[in-house]
Amino acid sequence: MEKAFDFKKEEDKIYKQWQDSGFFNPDNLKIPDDAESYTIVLPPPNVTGTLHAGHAKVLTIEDILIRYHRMKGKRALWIPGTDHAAIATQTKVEKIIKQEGQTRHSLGREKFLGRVEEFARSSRDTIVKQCKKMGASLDWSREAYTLDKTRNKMVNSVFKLMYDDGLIYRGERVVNWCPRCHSPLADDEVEYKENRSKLYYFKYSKDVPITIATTRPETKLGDVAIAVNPKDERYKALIGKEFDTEFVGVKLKLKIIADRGVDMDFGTGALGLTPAHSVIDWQIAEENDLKVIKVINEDGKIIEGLGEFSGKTASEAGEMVVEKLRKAGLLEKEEEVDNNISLCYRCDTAIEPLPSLQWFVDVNKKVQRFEGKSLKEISLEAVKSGVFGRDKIRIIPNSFEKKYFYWMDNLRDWCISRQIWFGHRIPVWYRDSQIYVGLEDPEGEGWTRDQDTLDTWFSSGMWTFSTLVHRPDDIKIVNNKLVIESDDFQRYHPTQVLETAYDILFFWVAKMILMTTYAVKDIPFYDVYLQGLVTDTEGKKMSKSKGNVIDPLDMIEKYGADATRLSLVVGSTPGNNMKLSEEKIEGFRNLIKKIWNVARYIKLETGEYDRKRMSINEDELNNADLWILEKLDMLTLSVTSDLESYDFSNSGQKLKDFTWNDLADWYLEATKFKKTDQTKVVLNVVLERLLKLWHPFIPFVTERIWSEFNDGDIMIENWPDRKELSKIEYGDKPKVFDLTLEIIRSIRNARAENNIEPKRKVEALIIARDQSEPLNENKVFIQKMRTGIDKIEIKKQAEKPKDAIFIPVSKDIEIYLIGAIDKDKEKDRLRRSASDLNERIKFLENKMADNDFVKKAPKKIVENERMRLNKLLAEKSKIDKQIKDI
RNA sequence: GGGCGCUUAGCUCAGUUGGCUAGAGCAAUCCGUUUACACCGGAUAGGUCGUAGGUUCGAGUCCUACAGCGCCCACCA
Repeated sequence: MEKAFDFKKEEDKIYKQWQDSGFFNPDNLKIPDDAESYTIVLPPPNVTGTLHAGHAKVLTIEDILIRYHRMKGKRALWIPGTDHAAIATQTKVEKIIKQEGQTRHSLGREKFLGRVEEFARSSRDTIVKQCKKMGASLDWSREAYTLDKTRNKMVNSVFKLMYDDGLIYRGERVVNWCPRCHSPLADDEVEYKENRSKLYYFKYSKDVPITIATTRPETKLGDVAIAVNPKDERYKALIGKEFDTEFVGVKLKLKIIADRGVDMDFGTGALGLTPAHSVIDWQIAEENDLKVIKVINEDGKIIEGLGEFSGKTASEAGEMVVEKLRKAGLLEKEEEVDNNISLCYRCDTAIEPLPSLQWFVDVNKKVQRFEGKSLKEISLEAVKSGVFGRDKIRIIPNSFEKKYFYWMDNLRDWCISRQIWFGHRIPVWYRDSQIYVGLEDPEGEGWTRDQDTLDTWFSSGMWTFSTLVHRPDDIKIVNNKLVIESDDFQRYHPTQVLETAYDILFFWVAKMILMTTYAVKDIPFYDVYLQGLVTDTEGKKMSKSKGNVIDPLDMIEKYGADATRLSLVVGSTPGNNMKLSEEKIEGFRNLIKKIWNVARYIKLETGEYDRKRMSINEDELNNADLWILEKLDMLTLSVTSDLESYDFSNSGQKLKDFTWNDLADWYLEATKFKKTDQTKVVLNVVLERLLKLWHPFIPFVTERIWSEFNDGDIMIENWPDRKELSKIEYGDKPKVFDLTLEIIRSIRNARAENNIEPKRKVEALIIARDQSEPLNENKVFIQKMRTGIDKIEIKKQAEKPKDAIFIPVSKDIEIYLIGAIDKDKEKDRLRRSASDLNERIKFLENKMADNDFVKKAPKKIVENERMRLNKLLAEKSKIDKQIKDI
């Protein structure tokens, strides 16, 4: 075995070996037909670029789950894929072609889409490479893409179903329009930025008695009303009145209306109502049956027919309006106010609210196939109480359930159309006033297809079931029902767990629940595991512009994939952000090195070891052997139960503690001093099991070490089983080794406290009433473990030696160090420990004297405290005696 | 404005249903070792658990208020 694990060379080799074996595909594993299946779909990364630390964490957690369940004998399937991420990808490619002096319009739809696909393909290749670097055991034979033919058929089919059910409708609404992207944005795609802007106070004209305030004077050209609060005494008398007037040369008809939403304290308490260019105004206008006057067009410019304003940009027009008002003496005041401006999350262009014809999913309409419940209600119920006979979907951590409910409750109709080219084109055709929705082109002449595409979440919302279909022909609509003819779908759906970062709970997770319950009448997954974001050491989101990005590929290059994986998983709890630093990864690199060295030591010690011919002989185990085996059994149980409850951090931590502290620092040291025939066997048994337990976390190094000792791949070995644990009867024996460790610690401690020179050899007499026999086994070990003991005697009973340092270990065990005595120091030390004891005794005595405690606390606890007190008192009297003796 | 969460050792975090006068890793200090591993071993020190009340025999854990930090949602005419 080489001196070190050369991860740079080995990792790629090992991944290739796994892939060649075909074991990532459960069809190739020899599993009984009735085996439980365990499915995870990888949240498809956007094909906009490369993977970051957050992706790496997703990959690690899911790989741990998949490898664990595969080893447990389940039919474990993990499906890879990528997301076309419509707007994001299109914007990215537009930026690229801009450098060539092109726009999408100059290229044309077909050519442009070719460029986007080309870009998407190369991004996809990078992403696949990165996944492999991480060691992800994804079944590449089932790789999917949100925009491939099969997924497209699924999208169109579900669209048609929803349309026929009346759940998809076309309507006009004020949307967040990005004049640059030429597309509306969903509410959650809008970003707000703090800003100071001017608030203008003015009157429309001399005829209108109300002063209003606005930050957008140009939109006032489209005002249809003035809204005031019904409680506002200033305007009460005017409510209901109408004014025909001329505002900076444009004719307006203004009605004074009352609306409770109007803030009396802002501005003048009167709101100029512009239905076409404000979401809120649109709603008020609808309630009051008011006209909509459009002023600004899709380019962010003033529309035709408004005289001198036409063709000007909104801000130019704004200035002109203000200037005119000032000249007419209608402008009363200008004021600086803080407000937020809405920006496009992709290009940072200011949003222009515009009325626009869009496609929507109606989330409130009652659906017949759901016994009259709406999409919203079903989605809520799926998490609240369970639907279609399934248990409720579990969200981990469950604090996010509240957020889910809150969000779902407030969900408005979902605008699914996007005015971009890249994406699933809406399967709708128009001819005159006819509309055709279908999977195939309509018959007859003169139909034109809708130019728009669908929101990317419309397709990714179907990801759990759409990925389990492999040919477009397997998707059919029969009797207004979706029929999926796929064995995979029957076998692997619903998926077991959806694991993703919490920031897309609403974008994606909620849409998956909505779309899946509707389309296949089942839940998409049983559990949702939400991980936190990976941030820099200051808790800030990693971003390229801040330069604080830790690139997982760099880390893999530097510290290996295994160390990188551990650093992403240990010390992190679900739903909480995790600060990642290079030092942390370095720490785990050291651990990997430790594991390698443990294996190397075992290999060197045991040499050619025939695992088939040698097995544990319980009678010949010494108490160090039993100790480590018991610890290993406990570890097996707790790692297993931690993994079952998604506690990756704890299980990794426990594995680390066992490997480093118990195995390397104690047991391996012990084997150096007292080898028996069984030592080899125990060493190998421990290593074998430990490697299996480690494997889901650090697949590469465990696979490599495994190959030093065994044939075959560790990745398809069986997970250590409970049955395996019951073979050895431990009884009380393992505690003896704990005692040994305690003795060694006490002696080291005493040497330090008494300032005994390190090189000075002393003799030790250990009086152990009950345990002297078994302890004798560990005599050499105690002597050699840096205790500086020259000669050691372990006796059941003996005269207490004079001039010796006394070390009380427990009730039945006393240690005397002979030949290093310093009476004063020893006395001093004893006094100190006596006073220490005194304090603890006082504390407990007080507690026991407290009537309330004795009466009211549970008996078990009172009993415990009493026993503790007795123990301490016994110890105390022993020490007192010792002090006297000196 | 509405909602949610966080505050424990210098740093990063654990801490189950309240119960053995608070745990780990890193950093610090001291000691040791070069025989699987210096990317090593051993030990030490360091916390009135954000503040103030309350409930309780008992509070890091439950309740209330306050302070600081963060996130989400709505919205700024």
